[in-house]
Parts: sequence; structure tokens; C-alpha cells
Amino acid sequence: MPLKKLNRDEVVAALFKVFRTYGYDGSSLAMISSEVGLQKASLYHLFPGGKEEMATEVLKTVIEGLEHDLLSPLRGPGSPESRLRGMIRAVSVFYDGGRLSCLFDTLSLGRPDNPFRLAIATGVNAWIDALAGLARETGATRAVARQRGEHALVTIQGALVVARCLNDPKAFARGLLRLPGMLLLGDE
Amino acid sequence: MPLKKLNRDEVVAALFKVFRTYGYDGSSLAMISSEVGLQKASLYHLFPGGKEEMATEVLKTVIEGLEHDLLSPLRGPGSPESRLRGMIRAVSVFYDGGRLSCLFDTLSLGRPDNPFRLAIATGVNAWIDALAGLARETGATRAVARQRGEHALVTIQGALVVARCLNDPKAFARGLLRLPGMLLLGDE
DNA sequence: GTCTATATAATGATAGAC
DNA sequence: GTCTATCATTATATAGAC
Repeated sequence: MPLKKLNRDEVVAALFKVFRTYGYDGSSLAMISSEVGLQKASLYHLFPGGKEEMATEVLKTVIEGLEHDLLSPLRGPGSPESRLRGMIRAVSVFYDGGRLSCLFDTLSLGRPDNPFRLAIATGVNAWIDALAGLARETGATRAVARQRGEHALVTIQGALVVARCLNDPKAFARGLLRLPGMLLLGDE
Repeated sequence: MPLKKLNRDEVVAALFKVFRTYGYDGSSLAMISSEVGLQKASLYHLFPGGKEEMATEVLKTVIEGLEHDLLSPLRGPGSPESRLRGMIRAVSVFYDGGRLSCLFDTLSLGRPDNPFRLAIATGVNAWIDALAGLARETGATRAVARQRGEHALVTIQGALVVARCLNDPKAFARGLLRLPGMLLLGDE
């Protein structure tokens, strides 16, 4: 008898949790099978391309979620302040207050031509653009706004890494506190 | 006949290159053997504890190098400006202008109780402290200086991740440009 | 659609010659 | 101190029953 009945979204969510924590090479099919709650053969039924297809689909889903949950609200409507507050709140939830790693970080390891780098670059670029749009509304030139957007994402990613290295999620929260000044006031 | 004659430092340097690029699980002994230029059995002669001992020794060596090449000069002598400039130059070399990843990032993947996390936390903490010392000299309180030091390291680490994700080392260089304002002027 | 069982390749690690 | 050859284990992936 089947152990569970899972729809594809639930499986992808479980895969996401594994890949963002252990990276691609660190995630074995045995561990994936255990975390997802499906036997390996069942995973291959869902993803004939194997582990690489699993990671590719997780990445695609995460980028769609990023666009829908973070970037789209960031573009409006509402005041720049409230939209940024909304993104910060969503980011905090997305990374469980700094306890979870970024899939872009963990899947970008290895050779520059690894199978995930292109999609990751597209996602990161869209994120920076959306943040830059916010800075642009405060009167920054296009070039300065792009720099501020980049620095905002640098702060998010760096705060995640430092929080993980220190085993201190609060370092992530402190990083998020700097974003409004960075994007809305034009502070360095 | 032996293929090469390598001293331990050269072997550790080659191991460092592999682990910082592929992470722990992504670095197979076959790849390590090829990159180092020694057969697996020879590696086990040098590191009886196997792959974990290799990574542990690399981490230890990197932290010593961090202390010697970056943190010690950061503490003086010289003006705060020149000392910071020196660290930024050394950091740029250390990460090959943003083309190489940070070992702290790649070895901190996985469970919070992985064998490298404690040493990594110690190293990261020392780095933040040294940066905070610089901020302290500009008149910041102890607490504010620590926050600025943390933000400086967040910027370094985040810029490395973003540069890797975008496949654009210049993003790392742009991050480094923000450090002086952050630490010496007290800008956000 | 999920399972058990298995095939095949790669992995970390050892034994022992030189 | 490095090598060739091999081990036991784990890895990814498949076959086929239900």
C-alpha cells in the first residue's frame, strides 16, 4: 500500500527544504526520499530526469515564488516605505528569520557552468531590478538606483551567510534593518 | 616512481581551492586527487582521518592566514584609512577579485552541528571584531562599532555570493568600495 | 502512482608493493 | 612517501509487481 498521497507541490516544497540546506551534492536521494516521504522509484516517476530535474524544478518554482511573493508587491501599489516593509516581512518568513539558507547560494556552488547558474543569475538580476525600482522612486538616477538595489541584495545574502556561520539568526534580522536606509534614504 | 614531490603546504593550498569551490560534499576524493596531483592512498598517508581531516586542516590553515594576512594588519600600525585599504587589497587578492568563493560559506552548508561550524563561527567572529576595532577608532561606541563591523563582513560575504550568482566579479569589487564609508564615516 | 528489489557506477577508505 | 589494486559502502538510476 502507498505510504502517502502527495501532490507535486508538496513534493517540490520538501525538495526545496533539502536542497537549500544541503546543496546539490550534499542532498542524496536516500535523504531526499526520507524527507519527502516517497521511495526513490516514486521520485523518478515524478522526475524522470532524476536529481538534476528535481533541483531544476525546485529552482523554477522558487523563482516564480520570488516573483509573485516578493518582487510583484515591491512594484506597487502603496508607498515605497510600505512596499519595502512588505518585502522585508516576506523575506524574513522566506528564510525563517535567518535559520534557512538561500537556494541561490547553495545551488550556485561549483563550476560557473553548472546547470543552475543561468536561472540563478536571472532570478538574482530580477530581484536587484525590483529593489532598484524602489530606489529610483526616491529620486536616484538609474545607475545609482541599480547600485543601491545591488547593495540591498548583497546585504540580504551576506546577512544570511553570516547568520549561518555564526549560528545566530539575529545577524540576519540586523541586516534587514539596514535596508530602508539603504534604499529609501540613499545612505551608504 | 612518484609522480610529484609535494610539501604539506602545497597540498593544503590545492585542497583549499577544491573545497572553497565545490564545498565538502561536492569535493570527491577522485577530484581532489586529480587537483592535488597525488593518488588517494597518498592523501590518506598525509591525512589519516580522510576527507574530514583534509577539510579540517584547510579550515585551520585558512583561519591562521586570515588572522595573519588580514586581521593583524587591520589592528595597526598606520592610520585607520591605510589599514582598511590594506585589508581591502588583501581581501580582493584572497578572493581573486570575486572569482573565488569563501570557504566559510561553502563549508557551513548542512546541519548546524556539522564538524566545521564551530571553527567557522570563531573565524567569522574574529573578523567582525577586527573590523569593529577600526570603527571604534572613529569614535563609535562599542555596540555601534560591532554593528558596523558586522555589516562590513555581511557586505563582503554578500558581494561574493551575488558575484558568483551573477557570474560577475565586478559585483564583488563594488561591494568592497562601500567598506570605507561603512567603517570610517559611519554611513548606513 | 507507489512500492520492493536490483542493477550499475561512484564514493570514501585500505592493503601492501616499491 | 607514493604508488597500484582492491575493499565495502553508498550513490544514482531502473525493472517490474501491485
